Amino acid sequence: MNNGAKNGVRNGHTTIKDIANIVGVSTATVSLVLSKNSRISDETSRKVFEAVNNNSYRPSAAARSLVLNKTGNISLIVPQLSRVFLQPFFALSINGVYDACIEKGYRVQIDVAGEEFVRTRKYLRLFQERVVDGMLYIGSTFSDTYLNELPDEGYPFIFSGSYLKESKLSFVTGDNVSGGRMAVKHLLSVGRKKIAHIAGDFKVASAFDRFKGYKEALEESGIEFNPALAVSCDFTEEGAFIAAQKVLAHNPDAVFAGNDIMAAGVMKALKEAGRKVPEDVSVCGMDDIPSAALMKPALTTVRYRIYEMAHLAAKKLVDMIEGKITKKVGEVLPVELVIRESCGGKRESGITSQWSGS
Amino acid sequence: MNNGAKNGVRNGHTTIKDIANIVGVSTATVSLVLSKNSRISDETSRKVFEAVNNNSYRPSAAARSLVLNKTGNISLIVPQLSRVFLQPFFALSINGVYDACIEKGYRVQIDVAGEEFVRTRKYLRLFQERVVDGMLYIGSTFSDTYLNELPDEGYPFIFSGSYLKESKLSFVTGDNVSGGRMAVKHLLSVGRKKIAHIAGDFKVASAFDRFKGYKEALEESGIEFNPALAVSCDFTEEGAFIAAQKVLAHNPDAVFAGNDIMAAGVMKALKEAGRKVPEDVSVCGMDDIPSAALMKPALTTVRYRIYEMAHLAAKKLVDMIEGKITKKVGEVLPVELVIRESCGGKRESGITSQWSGS
DNA sequence: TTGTAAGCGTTATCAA
DNA sequence: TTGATAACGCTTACAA
Repeated sequence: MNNGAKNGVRNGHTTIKDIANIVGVSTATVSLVLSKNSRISDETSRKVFEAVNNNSYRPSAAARSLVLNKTGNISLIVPQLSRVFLQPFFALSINGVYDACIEKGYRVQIDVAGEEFVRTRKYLRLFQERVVDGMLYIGSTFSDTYLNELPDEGYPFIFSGSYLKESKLSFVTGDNVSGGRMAVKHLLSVGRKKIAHIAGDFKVASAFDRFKGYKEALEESGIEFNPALAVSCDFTEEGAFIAAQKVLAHNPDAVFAGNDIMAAGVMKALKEAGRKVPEDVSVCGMDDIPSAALMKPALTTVRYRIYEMAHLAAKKLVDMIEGKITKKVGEVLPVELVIRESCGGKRESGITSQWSGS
Repeated sequence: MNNGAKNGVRNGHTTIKDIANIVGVSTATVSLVLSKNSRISDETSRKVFEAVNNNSYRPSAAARSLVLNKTGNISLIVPQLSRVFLQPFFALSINGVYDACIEKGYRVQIDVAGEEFVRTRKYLRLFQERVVDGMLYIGSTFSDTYLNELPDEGYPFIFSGSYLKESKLSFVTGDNVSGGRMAVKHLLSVGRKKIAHIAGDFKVASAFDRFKGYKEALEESGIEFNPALAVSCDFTEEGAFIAAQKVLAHNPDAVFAGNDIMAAGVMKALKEAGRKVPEDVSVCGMDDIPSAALMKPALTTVRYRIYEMAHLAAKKLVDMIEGKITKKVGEVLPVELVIRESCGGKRESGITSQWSGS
């Protein structure tokens, strides 16, 4: 092999020309055989395959990408947070995206939505340079409005687990508003009256909507919203720990945490303050991450289907790339209450975790 | 734009030809200007840049990849484990690899070393199809011998955190043998005599070497190795929990766990058996993952620089790709004992976690 | 059933 | 300082 080009620079790879020469046919024939779709004689096909195998020929990705105008790459965008990959939400999302993409024959590369991403308009460049066929963003905030710059056509884009207000950009997310409501209603149902909320950053859709659900549920139940009982912090256990300490001064008998990690922080603060969960104070989380079932007490929470969400978003993205979808997708997956120990009251039997058993 | 090609199929992207036409120069000139390296008149340069900006021209990645014979992509290979991304070892490794690659201007795509990977020889194909410039494998096992098929030249490859026995493949890892010894010596130093070991899968280099260190240290201290005190299981908390229960029947006064996650399982088993840590039994982990410092009691462990390891491995890989390194790299990063509460005895002051403060 | 040749969008060599 | 042009490796009309 490597004798095909007249006098070009050889780089050690067998090319389609090499195969054509070996078999004694044209490159068109080889290409046709390899793409199966056609009417080349069995005899020729056989010979081509033989040569391909003997010389372990593989078509150059760049060459096909160039002519087909398609890369097979998808950019998975994550926010610039230290140790993003350690966070269950992102880890689960990545798993979901990855599984779906592989299934559909796409590669996934990870890009970080940091300062450089915005300043250099990488979100545009990745498309313009034809590095990727589509983009999937997990963990976006309402501040990412620059994304609206993306042209409507030819730039397949989707959010997983979030969305942008008043935007034509597609998304798949979970029903955060209902989730907030479910949590509050449940807390009410176990006899709680003074329900606090430790919310995440309101720039993040989930925090914003969960808070909204919290307020709505209170309102519907005829309970006046007390601003002193609702505080916003970052999405960490430590942040929630500190925020919870502030709120505890107002003696709530229940806390709805912005997510499960934060619920852990809340429970820690409660423990330190000498309040028993769930005897003195009920705690409800949201997400139902793997560790929720392992907490002491086991966390009652609202299940947010992170993996499924990401998986679905990726599938939708592929459909957009392949032209099977042309309009904006906006899917909202249902959430569900998972009753364990941290709120007291009745307990469902059986269900322990959506993650158990694998 | 889009008026450059005579009659080709237009795909909506501005090409170098478009720019050349607009400015009234040749494509060679445009290319030269864009690659800065040359002597094009300021006037021409200015005009070219103007046209480039006005038309938001970006060179096609596929086209340059084709002619430059270089992709700028690196494959990050992870084992096929359910929820790999949720495991601290992988999460931290990915972070390290990612940070290093970005810094060097490479993209990273994630590939899974599953059945298909091996059967279809994807590890070879990714190179042959010129999809990636190099590969970095985290979490390999001794069974991955098929990788030895990779040709010595032109297929930059490196392991992070593991290695292959009797192989020419490069690696960066931590000093697991010393780590095992350190753990045992420390346990001995706090007065323990009967030290058990809950090991990970011996097909994995770290488990194999940590066990080796454990045995060596016992031997050196004149303590006979007791097979009943050493059991191997998978790398999970649950696995270690069950394994620990078996070992507890032999009444050890200390346990060296194969990693921190497993140490958590061991402590759980101990707690359930009514044994106090560290009063009755000392527990030492290894890795020093973020949660180690948060465990109750805080885990004494051997720090394994997972992030640094991956970061260094990625940098070495890039050097291999760029021809700055031609021989096998085999780096072994030192480990260090981090004394907290779970072994009892003296405590260092100050150090709490390698992860604190960010 | 197969071959010819144009075209994908760059870079780089060699002249001018 | 610039321009023609070959080359990178493949796909795909269009002919034969």
